[in-house]
Amino acid sequence: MPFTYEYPHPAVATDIAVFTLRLGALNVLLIERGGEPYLGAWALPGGFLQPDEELDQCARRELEEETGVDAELLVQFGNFSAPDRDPRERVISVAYLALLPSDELRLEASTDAAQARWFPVAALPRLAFDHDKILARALEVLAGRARQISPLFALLPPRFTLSQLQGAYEAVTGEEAEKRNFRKMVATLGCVRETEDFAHGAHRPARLYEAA
Amino acid sequence: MPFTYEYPHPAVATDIAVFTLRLGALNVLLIERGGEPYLGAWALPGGFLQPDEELDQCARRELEEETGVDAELLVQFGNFSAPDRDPRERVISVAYLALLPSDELRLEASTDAAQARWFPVAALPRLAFDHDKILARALEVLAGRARQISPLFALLPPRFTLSQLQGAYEAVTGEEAEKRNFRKMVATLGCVRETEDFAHGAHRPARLYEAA
DNA sequence: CTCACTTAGTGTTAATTCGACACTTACCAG
DNA sequence: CTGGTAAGTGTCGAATTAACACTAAGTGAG
Repeated sequence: MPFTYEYPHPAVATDIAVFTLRLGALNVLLIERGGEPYLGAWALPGGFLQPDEELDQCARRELEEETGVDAELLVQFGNFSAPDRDPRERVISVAYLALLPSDELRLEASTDAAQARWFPVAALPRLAFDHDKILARALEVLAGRARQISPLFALLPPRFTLSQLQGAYEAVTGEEAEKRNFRKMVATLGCVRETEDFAHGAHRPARLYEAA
Repeated sequence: MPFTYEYPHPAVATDIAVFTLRLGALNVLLIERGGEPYLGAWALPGGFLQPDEELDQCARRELEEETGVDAELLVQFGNFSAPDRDPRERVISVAYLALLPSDELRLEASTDAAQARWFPVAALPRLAFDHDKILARALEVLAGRARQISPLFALLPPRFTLSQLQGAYEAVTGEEAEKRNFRKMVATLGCVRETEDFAHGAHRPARLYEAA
């Protein structure tokens, strides 16, 4: 292999699958493309790597630019490198997973996206590029990580009830959990600390917890 | 974000941490660099992505070119993107994990490497670039995957004894396993099939197994 | 030839974990 | 004050895990 690299460099970009909970269901943030190719199609937010920034920074920056929020959990989970995945030029995409609390839903209009919208993962539109593959993989990774509970905190407000936590768990993994066993598991993991406060709703107030 | 990408593209390369077992210990394949930078230092094999090839192909090709072998397990496990990790120009490195059976040790001299050698992971030399970080991460990932047993087959010949399998497990995870419980686990997983043949050594012959 | 050595191979038991189950508590609303 | 609804808790059987010791079979030395 020659020492100098005589081949053209591909572009490198990050794509971010941003999830949140809305009405108890897992939603993903998509933007409507404002330019060719795939004009008008929905796509994951993301963008190109800039000089002197790391991939993690790029993902965080793009997410901030396109949605106005700073994600708590931002995890690299794979590369997508099919030579023809972008018709313009070769683009290597580094895929990230991000989670937002359900109440941080300020969607800022971004300059090159016609609009940004949440979609329930159970009812997705057709996606641009290979973003359907990226999203499918993101869901797998997310479900796997959710089993450690703590990643779910990023989907909830700073203080939350155990029922909320369980709801997040079920929405992400797609599996129902048994209430008492779920609480036992959380207690064993020791990842939450109980507070002195309660959430007052329509019925018996529920104790609020916070990340331990 | 503008639609056209006006920033310079980084180079994209794969680096491969190739592991094997030698004398029961986990070894990693390193090459001695034959050019600047890091002339004479040891480094992970790897090389640049070519046009029209996917990252997975690139890793497999580079490994074949530099070691003459085709790896059974080749897993992407992360990206390394520090802007100054290569002094020549910006290089995004996609890191791979590969496993070789211990008897496939034909190390071919590669054109740009002065030599290639196995090193026990317990006694590594100083490494070029950020390859120490890449290798540390590879070891973590490998230990995690080894718990499912089947990835270990790539470290063993096509037919192996259960003691060999246990030895591979212990070398990779760094934990000792209890013989009977280990065999019970393997049986429960159902990932091996027993053959009619035996390995004859200095003592009682051991039944040979193969991947199920 | 046989005996000592070494690795292969097997079963049982106690401890722990996991999963399923039903009832009481507390607040709100009418 | 009462009915409804979600919060919260304890027990028991099943399944899994971890710890334990001995027998089997071949080699090599004497």
